[in-house]
Amino acid sequence: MKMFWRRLSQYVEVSDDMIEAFDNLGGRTRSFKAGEDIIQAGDKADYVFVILEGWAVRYRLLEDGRRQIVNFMLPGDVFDLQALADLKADHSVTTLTAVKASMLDSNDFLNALRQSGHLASAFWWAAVQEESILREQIVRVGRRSARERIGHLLLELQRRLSMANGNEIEDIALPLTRTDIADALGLTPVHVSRTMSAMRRADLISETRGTIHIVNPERLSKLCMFDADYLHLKQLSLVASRQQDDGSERQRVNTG
Amino acid sequence: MKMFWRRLSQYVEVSDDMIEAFDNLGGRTRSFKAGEDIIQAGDKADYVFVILEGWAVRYRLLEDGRRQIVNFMLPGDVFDLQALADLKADHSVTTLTAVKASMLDSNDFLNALRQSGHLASAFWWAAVQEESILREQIVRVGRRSARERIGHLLLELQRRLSMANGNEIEDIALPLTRTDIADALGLTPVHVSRTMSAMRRADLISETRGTIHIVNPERLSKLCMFDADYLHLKQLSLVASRQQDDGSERQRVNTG
DNA sequence: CGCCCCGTTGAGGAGAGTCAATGGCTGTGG
DNA sequence: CCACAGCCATTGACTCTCCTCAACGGGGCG
Repeated sequence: MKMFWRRLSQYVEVSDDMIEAFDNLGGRTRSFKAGEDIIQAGDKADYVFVILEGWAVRYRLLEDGRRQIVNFMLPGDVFDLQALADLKADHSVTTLTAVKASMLDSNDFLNALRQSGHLASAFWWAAVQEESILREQIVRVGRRSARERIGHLLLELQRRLSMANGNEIEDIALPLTRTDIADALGLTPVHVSRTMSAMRRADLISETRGTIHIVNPERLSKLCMFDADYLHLKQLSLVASRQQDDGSERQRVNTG
Repeated sequence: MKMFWRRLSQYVEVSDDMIEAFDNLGGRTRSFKAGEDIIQAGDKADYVFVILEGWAVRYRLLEDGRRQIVNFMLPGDVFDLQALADLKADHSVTTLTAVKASMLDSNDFLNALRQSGHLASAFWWAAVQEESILREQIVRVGRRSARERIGHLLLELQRRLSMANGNEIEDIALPLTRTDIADALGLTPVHVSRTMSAMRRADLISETRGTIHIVNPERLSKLCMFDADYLHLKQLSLVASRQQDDGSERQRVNTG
């Protein structure tokens, strides 16, 4: 849960009454195995989830089997706020790794929002950021080359993981297969493999046993026209220094 | 404004106190010419907009000039709810036709939401639907062929226009150039032109002076795997009959 | 040990992009 | 009233990115 507050603290002042209001919700923690569905398309959403550990993805399947991963859910991320609108899910959510998530009854959650304006704006913030990430995903898939898509995604994930973590993550322990990356970026696994090989040869990234290192983030950012504005983050440096007393979790917390 | 309530009535019960709460906001109506920017990337958002007439698009430009249209805003649509989170825009909004929009001060708007739970859930609803449309746009651009993208977009626009209109719109007066369609779907104008020509030859659509007719919606839906669930609409028939006493606006109100 | 999943690589193909020319429509000004 | 400019859709020829099909090999695990 720490990650969640750490992430929100990027955007809003995290006050004690906020944490208290949230704790009073008494959400129960649930564990999912890797590859387990958290939400299936057609389900009626009754809960709001906060990811505590692990990675999950939201995806949609077409009738003929094509899959599109819509976005990635990392530790500290919240979904489905749309449960509050009392709708059936139009997509599925599944885990990539083992996941621990906090499940909050959507009615209790709504009440908590009503009682704490701060809490409400924190979650509003989270929703706005999520939407912004979706928009960027559209640009990525619609108007970027394969290499740009991959580089851009890696940079986004690195930034988001760093934010949740509280300090800069250098090496990304990616729990993704080439097929996952392909389904997120509108490519085929074969082409992802080829393109990433080329990126390795071009010394843009290096990879050892599923852990990716971005050799030169500035160069890759320029090459992929990555501009972190859409994440609406404060400078990590500020946050990191504000929180460096909290040394409980360091590098590579990302795989949960 | 009628369209707006008509659209919301798809999802929530539109009560008198809701309309009153909203009217008390005293938003001022503003007119924009075709091709005028409503919001520019980097602007700080201070207003929530409701489109009354005309079409607008949200788009992002890459440094080298590539443009991606993220979504279309039609009469009855609301944006930027993210103004409430007090952020700078990470994208631009521009008009395709002349547009009339209602501008609501974001602070006043927030207060109104706090005072009327019904109003709040109505707008929550609108936000959830917008996000759902974004997700579908990701699937469209990431995993569909050119023909499927175009057909799917046409079907979505037809449904959304029909909903705002209150009864079924058969002929879509598209105020879009091939370049606009291309920028929305991650294609080039040349290829859009070719593909639409093929669709005309295949008798899927017909087109006369900017007005598109979908020859056989069922066939096109099947071909493009269009499933309107993501729009979370009630059956139009129900709505239409409930509102057919309101005969003030019929066909082709879509271009404003 | 053998199976399965995954990443990689090669060869060939297809869908979409690029460049360029043409022609229609609209608006404007002589 | 006609000439011309500008914008847009279309079409052709050619190119290239990305896809498909297929084979191979390594690592994890029962």
